[in-house]
Formats: sequence, C-alpha cells, structure tokens
Amino acid sequence: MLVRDIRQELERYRAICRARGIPCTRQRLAILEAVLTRTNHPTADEVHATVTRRLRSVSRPTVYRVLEELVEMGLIGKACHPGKAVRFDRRTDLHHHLVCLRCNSIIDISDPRLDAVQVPDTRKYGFKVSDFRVQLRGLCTKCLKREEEK
Amino acid sequence: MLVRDIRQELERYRAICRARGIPCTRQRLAILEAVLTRTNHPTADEVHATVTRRLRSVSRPTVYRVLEELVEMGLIGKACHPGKAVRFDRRTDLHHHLVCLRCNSIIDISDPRLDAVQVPDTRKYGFKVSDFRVQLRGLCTKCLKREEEK
DNA sequence: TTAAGTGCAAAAGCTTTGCGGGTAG
DNA sequence: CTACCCGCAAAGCTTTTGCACTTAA
Repeated sequence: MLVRDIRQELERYRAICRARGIPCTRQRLAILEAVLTRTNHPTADEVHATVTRRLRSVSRPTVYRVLEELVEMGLIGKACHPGKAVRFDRRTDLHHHLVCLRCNSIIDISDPRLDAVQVPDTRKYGFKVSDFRVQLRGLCTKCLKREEEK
Repeated sequence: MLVRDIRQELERYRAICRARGIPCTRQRLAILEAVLTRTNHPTADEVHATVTRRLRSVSRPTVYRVLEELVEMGLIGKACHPGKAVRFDRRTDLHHHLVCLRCNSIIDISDPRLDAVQVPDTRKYGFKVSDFRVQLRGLCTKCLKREEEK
C-alpha cells in the first residue's frame, strides 16, 4: 500500500472517530497503521510486535481490542485460514488468497476471472452473503522446498 | 454422510494403517468416526467431546495428534475460517463454504458453477496449488436474527 | 515381544476480562 | 471535568511436549 493511501486511510479513521465521538488515541492510530503497512496477513501478536517497535509499552489487550474494533468499523478484515491464531487483512476490497496448508501463510492475489464468480442463491440456508474469496490452497515456496529436501 | 459410507471409510483407514504398519487403535477409529459423523466443521475440542461420549478417557493430546495424522493421510481436511480454533472438515472432495463472519460457523455447499473456477497461474509466487474453495462470507441465520433484534 | 500409541501432567501459545489510574475531548 | 481508554495482572481457552505405562501386531 502506498504511503499516500495509508495517510488517507488514517485520515478517514480520524473522521470516523470524530463522528462517533470516539477518542482517536496514539495507540489506535499506530495499530491501524501497523496493519496497513504490512504486506502479509499478521496475527494480533505480530501487529503488537510491529506497534511496540515505535510506541513502547502498548499492551497486548489493547491491540486485541482495537483490532476487533477496526474489523467492526470495516477498516480492516479478518482472513480465513486453516491455522489457530486469528489473522487480519489490510484489504477489504474484492481479492483472493493463496493459502499454504503447511505454514498457514496467506498471499493476496487479484484476478478478474476469480472476481467473476457467480454467487449462488443461499436463501435456503438462511445465510446472507456479503462478499466472497477464492482460496487457492497448496504449498508456498518455503514449504515446497522443505518438502523436496526430505 | 451415510452409515454405509462411514463404514467404508473406516475400512479404508484400516487398510492404510495395515499398509503402513501403523497400529489401528480404538482411539484412532473413534476419532475418525467422530469427524465423519458430524455434519458441521468441529474443533479438536468438539471432536474430543464426541469421542469421550462413547470411549471414556480418551485424552485431548491423543485427539490432537490423531486429527493431525488423519489430515496428513488425506482422510480429512482442515477448513479455512476467520476464528482461532482449528476446524476440521470431513470432506476432502471439491466443495465450497458459507462462512459466518460473526460466529465462525461453516456450512458446506456444492455448486457446479463454483467448481468451474479457472485456477490462475501461480508460478510467479512459487506457489503450488493443490485445490481450491470458494468462501461465501456473511452472516448465518442465528447471527442475522441477533443483528435484527438490536 | 517390542515398537509405537496413549494418558497424564505440565508448559506453551493465544485471547479475554476486571479494575484502577490516565487521557482525549 | 468526565467519560472512556489504556496498561497490568490474572484467568481462560487452545495446543503441544515429555515421560512412563499400555497395547496392537
């Protein structure tokens, strides 16, 4: 993500906070910036590590609380993955994922043909679809290499 | 899954164990059966609860170990989801998921149009795709209802 | 018989909660 | 000034590890 776009997102966040009467603290801004700056799909703990590099003594509970709040606000998303720690996604627009079944890492991909998926009727499940992701599952470079070494 | 199919899968498991010289214990059979019998996508803990109903005193570590082993063998899969506890999937064939972003529940769906997704070239990422899932994300019946009540 | 599997206990890893002091508006 | 946020500590879940005993083949 470009520095310009990150600034813009942070400004948008400030506006939303003002509108809702939520205090826009240094911690909140640093946490959002940490997610937007990353190119992968970090866990809460990884975000915490990034944030504390700049702003010492931001606590883990605050990171968890704020990340959840940012998801609620729709500024970031949660990524679907096969592992155990929740992973966050700086992108909320239509895009897709390469998911490594060995190390659970996720890589973003964009492809117009994947965007063109026809969402089927899910009314019989009582389920309301808001968006979709195509997950291409397999092995990433690292895990592939380790596999070959065996 | 039909009782007949479950029997068949268990038999297949026995054969694989024999071939590999792995002891086919009561615990292993009970754990595989527990996953195959469920219609949802249980966590390891939920599998443990199901198993201990029949076979008292199967330990949690055993459930975790065996589930991982079954995934390695390709008899069951892991489901991608936005939550924190790993979820298992009795189906390993091509199918897709409705994923609730509120409660992380997963519902299987089959749709020929979703199966027809054209997998793009991922060589530039060094990533080897083995299969794919389309994840339709949104809110399940329960969470939708709770949302309306607010 | 014997190699491997299992249960137990404990530790490690991830996430949430409650509360008193601190701070943005 | 005041309501809300934050850090701390502690608890709660989820998963893994090491070891001695048991068991399938």
